[in-house]
This record gives sequence, structure tokens and C-alpha cells, in this order.
Amino acid sequence: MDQNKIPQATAKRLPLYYRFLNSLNHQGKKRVSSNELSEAVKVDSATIRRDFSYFGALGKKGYGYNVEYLLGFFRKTLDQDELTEVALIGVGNLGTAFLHYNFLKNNNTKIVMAFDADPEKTGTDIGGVPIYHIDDLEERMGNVRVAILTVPSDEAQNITNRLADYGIAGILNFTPARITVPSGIRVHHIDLSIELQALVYFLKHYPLDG
Amino acid sequence: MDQNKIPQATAKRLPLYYRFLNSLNHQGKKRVSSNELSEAVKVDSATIRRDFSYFGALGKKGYGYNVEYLLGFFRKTLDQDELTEVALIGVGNLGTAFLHYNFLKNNNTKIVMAFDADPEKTGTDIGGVPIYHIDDLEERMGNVRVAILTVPSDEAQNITNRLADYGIAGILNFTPARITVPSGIRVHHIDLSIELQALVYFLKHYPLDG
DNA sequence: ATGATATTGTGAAAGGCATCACGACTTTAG
DNA sequence: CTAAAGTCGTGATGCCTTTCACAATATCAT
Ligand SMILES: NC(=O)c1ccc[n+]([C@@H]2O[C@H](COP(=O)([O-])OP(=O)(O)OC[C@H]3O[C@@H](n4cnc5c(N)ncnc54)[C@H](O)[C@@H]3O)[C@@H](O)[C@H]2O)c1
Ligand SMILES: NC(=O)c1ccc[n+]([C@@H]2O[C@H](COP(=O)([O-])OP(=O)(O)OC[C@H]3O[C@@H](n4cnc5c(N)ncnc54)[C@H](O)[C@@H]3O)[C@@H](O)[C@H]2O)c1
Repeated sequence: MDQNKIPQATAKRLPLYYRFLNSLNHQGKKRVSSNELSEAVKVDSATIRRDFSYFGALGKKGYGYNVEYLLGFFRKTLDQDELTEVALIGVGNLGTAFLHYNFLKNNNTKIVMAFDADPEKTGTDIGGVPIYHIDDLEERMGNVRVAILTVPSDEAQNITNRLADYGIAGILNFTPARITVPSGIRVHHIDLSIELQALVYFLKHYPLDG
Repeated sequence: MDQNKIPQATAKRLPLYYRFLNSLNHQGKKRVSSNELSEAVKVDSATIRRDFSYFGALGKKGYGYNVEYLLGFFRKTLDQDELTEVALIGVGNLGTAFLHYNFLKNNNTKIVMAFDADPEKTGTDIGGVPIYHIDDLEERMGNVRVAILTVPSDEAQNITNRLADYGIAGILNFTPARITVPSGIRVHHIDLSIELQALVYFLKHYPLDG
């Protein structure tokens, strides 16, 4: 994999850069400097230059970066022309919100199906995304290799095991459960309760702008 | 502030430890080792011991940690007996989900009021949390110093300015907008689109278990 | 053309964090 | 009481990331 040398921290910032470049492009802006970018995305300009430099010399000294060129470059790098299909498991409060949003605006990702255990929900659709019964998971998944997990936390490991058996590649886990997966499956945790508690903790213990 | 020496990475894990210790305590478990903790929360055991060591010697060699003692310690450290009131701005897809959930389960935080610009939503309540009109923000906020921001991204800076003028201390920002605040205000970004894109990027470019 | 100005790309330094590895100490079993 | 097993706390190490700071290079105005 040729991009293996790119630091993970850099990789996480790429979609952010892409989004802002896109917006600049729509505004008809032709050039941009690392300093302008820095103010907009709140990342130190040296970090931005370093990030870009992993991909080679994308800018011109004394000029900055050509928006269109940079955008095209990132489009390829981020596979923006390739659509990744995603399944959502658990159409509750959070799952419903995600289905309505569906990450279409600036993304190469799309939720194409959802699952729930509640017969009141299955058989319907939200924003065009069909909701199937969880019993039909294996039968319906097709080629989908990425899942968003928004089930109650006691169900999380259960569902995870089924996803793992099915051959899932990545899970975005919104439940507080710290799920166990066979190696080779990537899990990203987004634990919203912890995010809120961490904010509160930092407010109390790391005052001012530390 | 006496806990200023605690690394931020450690601070972010504290709520996770607390939650699991709480659950152990409910199960009646009296002792726990860094290795058991490690398996449950998926953090290296050395990291756990190091994290705990910032607070002094909390364990006993050859024995492990006393669950009740540790829990009591973290309860104080995390101010679990103190309730932090939070306001939510923007009762849409995401905001509604948060209001239903309300972070009550294991938390010292509570959403006590919400704001929206849509007259259809104001005047009602969700899960007991009243929804006020955004025009009444300053009038209603009272002592609330933490806000969750779930408005459309074009409104984000606007609302942020008002919150800043009012004297907000911290903002949990779910909009993709990179908001600007006066120094002294803490903003945590949770950019769900980016999280999903990052997962997909890692799947494609950082294969297997790297 | 030329000098003033702008901005990149990057070596080097610093910071922050995770992990190893082991001595010290406690418990447990016999 | 003694030996074996278990576990912590932490010095040392190395990795990853950010940031500084500046030479190199390009643009721009005249
Ligand atoms: N809503 C929030 O704001 C919020 C915040 C933080 C964390 N979370 C976490 O996100 C997860 C979902 O939260 P929520 O508020 O949407 O919960 P919810 O109860 O509203 O939704 C859960 C959904 O999962 C479905 N479900 C239950 N068992 C299932 C199974 N075996 N297979 C498929 N579907 C099943 C339920 O029918 C329900 O529709 C929970 O783990 C929660 O702790 C939610
Ligand atoms: N829903 C998701 O899954 C999701 C995912 C990623 C990011 N986001 C981001 O989260 C934010 C909210 O998303 P959503 O799907 O809930 O949007 P939404 O449109 O459903 O909700 C926005 C709410 O804000 C209200 N609002 C508009 N202007 C306001 C103002 N000036 N003051 C107060 N309230 C105002 C609207 O009336 C609406 O109720 C957006 O910025 C979106 O980009 C949402």
C-alpha cells in the first residue's frame, strides 16, 4: 500500500482539508496559502505544510497552493470518486438521525441499508434507506463491508460477532461497549458520553487556553 | 489547578475507567488487576498503571486495585457528585437524539434546556427538557456554561458568537464548521462525517491490523 | 530587470505518549 | 516459615507528532 508512510494523524486531517478546498473551489478561489488554510481549519500552518509534503511538493514557493490542483489531488487520494457502501445497525434515536443525514453532502460514503430488531421499524425506510430485520443481516448485506453500530450496548458484542463472521472490514461503534473483534477488523469508537464528560473535565481542570 | 500535570490522553480515558469500575462494583467485584481492566477497556495494561500512577499509588503490589477504593477516588477526581448543566442548541435530527438520550446513565452531566429557531419546536419539550426559542438564549441560559451545538453549519459561527458573548465556557461542536472563539473558551469538535471518512480511508490504506 | 515580498518544504528540536521490562512488594499455598 | 506466583509502580526507551525557523524559490510592482 503506497500510502503507508502517511502518519495517521495526517490521514485524519485529510477529509477536513478536502472539504474546505472544495468549498474554496466553489467560491471560485484559485490559490490558497497554508496560512489561510490554517485559519479556516484551525490547524497550525506548519502542520498543514508538513501534511501536504507527505504527498510530494504540491505547492509553489512564494505563491501557495493551486486550489483546483490540490483538490483534484486529494480527490484521488481520498478515493472521492469511489462510493463506499455502509450498513447501519440499530435504528433508534441515533440511528434515525444518521439515516436522515446519511453523510451524503461531502462524502464518498452512503448508508445503503439499515437493520433493527423491532418489527415496527422493519419493512419501512428512512430517507430511501430500507430497514431490514436483524435476522436477515447475512442475507441482505451483500458487498457491504462497513457498519455503523447504534444498538443498545448489551447487544453490541452480539451483533459484532455476527458482523465479524460475515466478513465485515470496519465498524464505527457508537455504543459504550468496548467490543472485541478478530484481528484484521478495524473498529473506531465514538463514545459520546465520554466526549461530553471529557469536555467537562477539561473545563474544570485545565483552565483558560491550556 | 493541581491536576495540571495529568496528560490529556490520560484525562480522556478517566471516564472510561470510571464507567467500567462502576459496573464491576455493581457486580460485587472487590478487586481488579490492570490486566483485567485492560481486556475490558482495550487499553494496554502498562498504560492503565501509568494513568493511575499520576494520582499516586492506588494499588497494591501482588494484589491489584481495590474496586471500591478506586471508584471512590475517581468519583471525586471526576466530580461525579457535581452535576454540570448543559444546553443544547439545534433540535434537529441529531439534537433530538441527544435529548432523548440525555447522557444521564453514567454521567455527571445533564441537558437542562434546548433552543431552536423553528416555532414548531419551541414551547414543547423532549424527555422533560424544555425547548426555547433561540431569540431567548441570553434570557434563559442562567448559569449554564456548556453547550452542545447541533445547528446547521452556516449558523454555527453565529450562535457561537452569542454563546461567547454570554460567557460560555465550553462547546461540544457537532457541526462541520470550524468555529472561532475568543481565547479561554474550550471547543471540542466531533465531526461525524470525518470520522466515517477516516474509517474508510484507513480501511483502504492501512490494511490488516496496522 | 531588480528588489521587495510572499510562501513553501524541511532539517532539527521539542513534546507527548505508549510500551517494555524489571525490582519491589504482597499474597497465597503448602 | 518459605517458596512460588502475582501485580504494581516506574526508569528507560522509542515512536509519533507538532512546532520552530530558515534557505530556497516564486511572485509582484515598478
Ligand atoms: N442517543 C444518543 O444520544 C446516544 C449518546 C451516546 C451513546 N449512545 C449509544 O448509542 C447506542 C444507541 O443509542 P440510541 O439512543 O439510539 O438507542 P435506542 O434504544 O433509541 O436505539 C437502539 C435501537 O436498536 C434496536 N435494537 C435493539 N436490539 C437490536 C438488535 N439485536 N439488532 C438490531 N437492532 C436492535 C432497537 O430496536 C432500537 O431501535 C446505545 O448504545 C447508546 O448507549 C446514544
Ligand atoms: N444528523 C447527523 O447524523 C449529522 C451527522 C454529521 C454532522 N451533522 C451536523 O450536525 C448539525 C445538525 O445536523 P442535523 O441533521 O440535526 O440538522 P437538522 O437540520 O435536522 O437540525 C438543525 C436544527 O437547528 C435548527 N436551527 C436552525 N437555525 C437555528 C438557529 N439559528 N438557532 C437555533 N436553531 C437553529 C433547525 O430548526 C433544526 O431543528 C449539522 O451541522 C450537521 O452538519 C449531523
